[in-house]
Amino acid sequence: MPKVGMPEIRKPQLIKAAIEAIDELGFAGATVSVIGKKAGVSPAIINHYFGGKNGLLEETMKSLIREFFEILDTQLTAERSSSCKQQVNAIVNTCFSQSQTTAQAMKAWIGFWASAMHTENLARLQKVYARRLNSILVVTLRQSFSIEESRHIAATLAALIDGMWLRSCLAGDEKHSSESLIGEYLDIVFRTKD
Amino acid sequence: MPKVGMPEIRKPQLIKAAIEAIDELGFAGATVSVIGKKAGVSPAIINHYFGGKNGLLEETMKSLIREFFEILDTQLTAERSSSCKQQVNAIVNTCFSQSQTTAQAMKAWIGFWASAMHTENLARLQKVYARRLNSILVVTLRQSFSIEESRHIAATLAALIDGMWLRSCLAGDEKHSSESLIGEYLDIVFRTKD
Amino acid sequence: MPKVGMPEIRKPQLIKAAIEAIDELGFAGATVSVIGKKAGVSPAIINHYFGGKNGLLEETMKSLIREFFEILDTQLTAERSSSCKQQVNAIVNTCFSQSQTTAQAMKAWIGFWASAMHTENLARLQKVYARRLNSILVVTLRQSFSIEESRHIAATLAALIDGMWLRSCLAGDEKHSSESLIGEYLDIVFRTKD
Amino acid sequence: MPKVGMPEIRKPQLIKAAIEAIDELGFAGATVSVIGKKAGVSPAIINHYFGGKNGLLEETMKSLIREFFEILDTQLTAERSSSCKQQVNAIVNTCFSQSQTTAQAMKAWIGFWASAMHTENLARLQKVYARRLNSILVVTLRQSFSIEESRHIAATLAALIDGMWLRSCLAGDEKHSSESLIGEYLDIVFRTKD
DNA sequence: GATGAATGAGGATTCATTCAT
DNA sequence: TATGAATGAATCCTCATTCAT
Repeated sequence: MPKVGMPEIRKPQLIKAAIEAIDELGFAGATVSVIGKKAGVSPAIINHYFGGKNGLLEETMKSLIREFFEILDTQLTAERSSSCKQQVNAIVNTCFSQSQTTAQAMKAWIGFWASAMHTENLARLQKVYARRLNSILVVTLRQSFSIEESRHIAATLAALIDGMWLRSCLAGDEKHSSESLIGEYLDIVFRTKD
Repeated sequence: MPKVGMPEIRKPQLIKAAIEAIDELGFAGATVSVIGKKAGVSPAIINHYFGGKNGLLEETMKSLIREFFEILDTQLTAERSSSCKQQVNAIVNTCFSQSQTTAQAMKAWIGFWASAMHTENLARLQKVYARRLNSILVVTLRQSFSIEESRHIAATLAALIDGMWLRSCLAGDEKHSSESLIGEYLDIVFRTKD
Repeated sequence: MPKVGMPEIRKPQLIKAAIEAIDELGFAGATVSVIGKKAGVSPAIINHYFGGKNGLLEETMKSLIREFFEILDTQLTAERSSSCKQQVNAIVNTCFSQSQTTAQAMKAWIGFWASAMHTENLARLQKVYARRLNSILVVTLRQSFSIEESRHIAATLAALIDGMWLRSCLAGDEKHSSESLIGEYLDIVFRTKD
Repeated sequence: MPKVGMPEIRKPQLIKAAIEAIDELGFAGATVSVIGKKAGVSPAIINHYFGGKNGLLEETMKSLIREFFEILDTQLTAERSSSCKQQVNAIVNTCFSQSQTTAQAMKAWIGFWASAMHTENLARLQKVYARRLNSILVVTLRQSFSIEESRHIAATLAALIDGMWLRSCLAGDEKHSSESLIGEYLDIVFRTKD
């Protein structure tokens, strides 16, 4: 009998190492060698578990997206009985929640974005993420806005979130300023409604 | 006997080729070989004129930024006597002006963004761009807003522009929708002011 | 408690898989992984039973040779009371007997030939095969020819058989044409004798 | 201006190195590293000139075939006014002409044979060779035999040549014995005709 | 006996760069 | 100035093998 249960250990371990590598060295620097070293295993094992570097990268992005929506769902559930505005704010806050993991993840995410433009599979994942976030925003906004308004605000919010992420990563901007700026946008949006 | 004036011919030629390559194949695919082929010259010449691939990339980003602000200045000059809101709108429109060149440039720019996070020189250039755009926005907004309001709106607008760019590149979104969404934001910002 | 009699099950199973793999993918493509998959077992087991890939290959070639001579002996025994010419014909026919197994085996054999030139052990096996076939041919021919004639005809026949095999494998030639061509050769050889 | 005329130097140099490598180490042992070392150049240059290892191997086989038929043509031209039998003998002799190059080439050829069974491009080349040799043999034999007889003898001769080659390579057999055995075959074939 | 996990050595190939011309 | 030749470093990947279970 072989060692059992290793995939459940190795796969997340390698995904974590991949995120760290992309965070620290960028997409270009995240070689199988580096990732393997970070995970403390042989680079060859990436092929064993993911069928190649691309497989690992895809799984990594999937993992990032999955985790994002899991946190988002948790937050939204907690705010189920809150006002529409509070719920939207909860979504925004989730995007900028300050865990170390999230900071890393954001940087890695940008790498995936740039890469997604020229990589079929990553582009697909990117679209799934975008649509799902949009859908959640629209549904939430519908409590207070018309369908058309909801769509516009959702699209604007999504762009705002992405843009703030981008600036955070590039400038090392304080994330709380991102949140408060988006907060201001929401303030006037909700105020104007009345 | 060296041909005189060659740098003035070759450099823009190679920069153009680099932008095209990044647009089409992404940062990873933009090898000196590809760029050389696109420019119709030997890849070796990149070292001659730019001291290496990185030199070319830096100059390319500089060129992108320079061109961006040149167009912006022209537009702003043309709108010198317009209202504050019209001027801000002019800035936004410039960002999404529909030339083929701009579409390419946007995509290349995203590549630079991702790369800038791990490349000193590119990061510096990126910051220069960000500060200058911010400064222009703040100055323009000051005609109608307090200094603090101006700063907040400028930061929000910049993030919105970046975010919309990103989504355009990733989703092939219609650029005009980006403009109109930002237009809506400006509408409520200027309306609220009163 | 080890299962008893497993070697007798596993070894032929793996040898069969090796022959199939070489037939389908060539020597280069016959990796332990492929062979293991074909046999429906873990590649690691090859080391267990054969001490390594080379061990399996040697055993496979031995098996091929052993089987060849077993069939040959059977045929010759059946033709014991036939004429010399009929006996030689029986040998030739055995070489081209049309079973699926034989077709595979022939192709695998060619792979071994090429490999044998640079692998001590395989070369040894190859020589054993060549000598034994030669010996059988000479003994058979001696009923009708002088020792020297027998040797020459045997060498010619052996080359003819190998050459026809080769062409069959390469060109997908019809095997019956090989047999009839060798038949024609035998016709004139036996006719000339008189 | 770059160094000029290098392809004409490097290509044959690398082809020669490939033949040597296959001769000495077999197809499996003929890695780009070994070939590069033998040629005294960087392995990377194989891609420069042949677009990859496969490109080199194909060119090598082409070169082997081309050279074979060049020699054959020369020999046949020299024997233009000889008898049919002498011409056929000239063809056979060419196949076994004793130059060092030819000895190497034969061994490499066997490697190509085995490889050709599973490599599209090599198989194509192999077929071209087989057809052309067959055609030459048939044309030559037609001077003395019917079309049908010519075809049969040609096929038999070709198989005989291949088979003898094979045995030579494997057993280090003396090539002159190959020639004399084929000579004996020709003797009886031409004798029987009358 | 049998497995999947894990690895190290080695494979072809790509790439930015240097160099002689 | 401009080139193709040439290279060394580095990339991903494959493979045969070993090992703990």
